[in-house]
Amino acid sequence: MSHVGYCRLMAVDRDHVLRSAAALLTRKATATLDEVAKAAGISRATLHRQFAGRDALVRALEEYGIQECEAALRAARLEEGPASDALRRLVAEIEPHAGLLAFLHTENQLFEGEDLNEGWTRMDERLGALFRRGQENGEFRIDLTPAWLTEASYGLLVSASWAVTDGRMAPNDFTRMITELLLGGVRRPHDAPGRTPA
Amino acid sequence: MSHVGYCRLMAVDRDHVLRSAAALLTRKATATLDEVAKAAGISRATLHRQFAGRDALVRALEEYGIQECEAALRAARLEEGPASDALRRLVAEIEPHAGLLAFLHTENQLFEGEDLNEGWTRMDERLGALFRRGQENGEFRIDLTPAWLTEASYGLLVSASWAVTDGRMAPNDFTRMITELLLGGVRRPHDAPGRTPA
DNA sequence: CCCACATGAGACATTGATGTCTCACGCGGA
DNA sequence: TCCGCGTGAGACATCAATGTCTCATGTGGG
Repeated sequence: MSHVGYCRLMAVDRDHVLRSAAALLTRKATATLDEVAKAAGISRATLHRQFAGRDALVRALEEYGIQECEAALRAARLEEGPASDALRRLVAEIEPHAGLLAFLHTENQLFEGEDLNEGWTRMDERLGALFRRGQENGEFRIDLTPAWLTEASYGLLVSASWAVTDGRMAPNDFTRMITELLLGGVRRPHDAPGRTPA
Repeated sequence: MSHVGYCRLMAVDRDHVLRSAAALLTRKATATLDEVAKAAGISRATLHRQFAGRDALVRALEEYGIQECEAALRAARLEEGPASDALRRLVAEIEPHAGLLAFLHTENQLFEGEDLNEGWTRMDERLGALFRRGQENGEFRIDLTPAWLTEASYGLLVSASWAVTDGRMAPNDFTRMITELLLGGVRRPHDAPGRTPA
């Protein structure tokens, strides 16, 4: 059945195109469709065959990104175990999709009046719930609101993602840098010696 | 002397226009010049009289933002006193210009091959030096690179700026939320009770 | 070998943003 | 009151991006 092969091929290309587009559009939101196509290694014609237009492309980007991120959230099992560990799992799971997340987080407000994708709200709630759990747990301090911690997590994820793509950070450091900063902060612990990980 | 009054008026309007433009363009980089003008409360004609075109506007935005941020850095006196306090001063000083910073930080890579403004590099170095100082000081932990801490600071500044403009965070919380998270992290200190500030 | 089909390259027409005008209005000072 | 001047509104011309074609090519399967 050639149809199956056809669909598989499309899906693979689609992923690649979307990720390339996200990487480019995050930094240059005014990029031409020619540029987007070239960045993905395809022609504008093919790009246009997969996505009706710029708007459709951005929509697909949004949907795809949310889908991937929600899958990552699910895989991280945020409700299980210590909140700190859950946070670590979360960052690790999201890492492969950080580029998508960066695009969505910065250009999200592109559609003004429209309802911002409910999947986004779901993600916010999941993250907020994690931080709240950690606070009620006693693991996390309570003087930082879950909403801010959620927002801050996005910010750090995005910053780290850019730092990696720009070569200012080693890809291996991604998860550690984010989680260590987020969990422990930059201040050196006075009384807990040898905290620095291997 | 009408000329003086003229210049002053222009300068004031210019500030306002630039800040409005930054606030809009950060979230919707594809916004029309009509939209930019409307957001600033002026007509497209007047906008065009002040800035030759979109490109000129973005350039001016860049220059203005860097200028303001560097002034903030200077005012924060990063070399004086404990690095933690310097960091607090820095965030407090930058707060009024967080919108500008958000724009610059997200759309900076707009000019590809071109030399990204050297003022930007200067800011990076200043911030990096602060973190390095804190590390050599013993105040800060050494397992997070100054480059990452710099990038992370930008990310938190931007996230907080957006959270405030979107109404998800009280403006008063801006400095405290950022500095507390950056310095202390989200994890609750085990052995230092009563750390929560008033 | 032949065919189906996705792709790349390109030629248009169209749309929308932009750059450049002109002109009338309102406000301030002389 | 009259004038200078900045402004807003709008009318274009221009140009770049986009949407829509066609056609040649290459490849993979039958």
